[in-house]
Amino acid sequence: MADDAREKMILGAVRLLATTGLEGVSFSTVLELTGAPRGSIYHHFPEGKNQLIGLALQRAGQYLLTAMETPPPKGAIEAAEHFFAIWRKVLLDSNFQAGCAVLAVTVATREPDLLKQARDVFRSWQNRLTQQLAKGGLKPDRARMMATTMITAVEGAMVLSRATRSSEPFETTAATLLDQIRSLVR
Amino acid sequence: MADDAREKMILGAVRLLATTGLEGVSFSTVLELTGAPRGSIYHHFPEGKNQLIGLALQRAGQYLLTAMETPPPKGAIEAAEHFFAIWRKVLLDSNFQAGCAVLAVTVATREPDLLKQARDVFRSWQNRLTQQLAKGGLKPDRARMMATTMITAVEGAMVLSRATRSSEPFETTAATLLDQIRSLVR
DNA sequence: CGCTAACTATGACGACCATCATAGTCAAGA
DNA sequence: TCTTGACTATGATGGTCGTCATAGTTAGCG
Repeated sequence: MADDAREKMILGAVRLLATTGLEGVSFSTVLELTGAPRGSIYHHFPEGKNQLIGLALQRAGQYLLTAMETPPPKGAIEAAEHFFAIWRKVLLDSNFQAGCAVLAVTVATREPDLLKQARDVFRSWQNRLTQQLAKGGLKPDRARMMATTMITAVEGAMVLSRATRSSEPFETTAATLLDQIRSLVR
Repeated sequence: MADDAREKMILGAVRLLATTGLEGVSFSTVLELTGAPRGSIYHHFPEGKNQLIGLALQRAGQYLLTAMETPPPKGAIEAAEHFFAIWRKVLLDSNFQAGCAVLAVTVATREPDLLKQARDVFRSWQNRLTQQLAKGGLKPDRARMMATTMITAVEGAMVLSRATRSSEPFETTAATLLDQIRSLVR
């Protein structure tokens, strides 16, 4: 149970980022959500809040990478559908309250450290999805284009679906992109 | 010069939302940015900060609607290119520091009032773009699909381009969607 | 001119924030 | 058993936030 509290706080920060944005993440709210002990904040995170946020970014990034590979998709269409399904689940499980933690940090901070970490997460997603699409049958340059567009579109779709409390923006976006991928595959 | 201070504060709030997110918008920062008089905050905005943010949302929404119609685009491709050009200018003029004020509020607040206003702004953009694309030659249901996807994708693309300080996500997204619109037009 | 309403200056309030210092607890190993 | 290091409790600090009350100023109109 050594790093138990620490771990809970990081996961709590991810959840809070996704639902309430950076503004909603304070040590108080994280502790309230997780029940972690107040006394050990600066034992686990000696560099303070930015360290916690940074770790939350990494955790969110790693989560998606892992989810994208379980199971590893075979074709390009399968990869795209799986990618959409992961984000659809975030939306539905939270009743349209949760979005992307990395996006939340990107639009709300000017700390170069955090921006750099957010950028790296986006890049890692972009690279992994490109690789999946290419392995799934798309030409390398097309794979990269589609990967980039899929990520930008899904990020925006999450925001609009939250704002409208409706699946429609998300599902429309997903369907439109799947159409385009099908036309590239055949 | 009656509502001069009020007007400056609303525009300042839009700028701050787009660059620093909701967290970065306080009366202090707005006053610092605009030079508006501190004493008249609650004269102009008796309902407090949320009123200011709400007005900033409306202003940002109206700004895009107006920009989309100047000049009124003829074809669907022209409409799309113009839409992308407006957002490209935001990105470049701010040196990749600015994004969308409405998105910033959506991901950072849980105030139902503000969420509702954000939703209405997104809807107004969606409706206007649908109308332009339909008038420009797309079938009505295709026009609505493409309008939705263009908005979600551009919103996400703005975020990724900010995070990576690069035009690449934005331009790739725009090019991909233009490709698809071309294939629908011919 | 004098009055009235619109506007502004100043400063205080309670709440919350991140941060940190000090002291306490507790379990594992020598 | 004693000790050491990891973990936690408590409370204080200085800062910023949104809000508001009070008083002062200004401008337009009778």
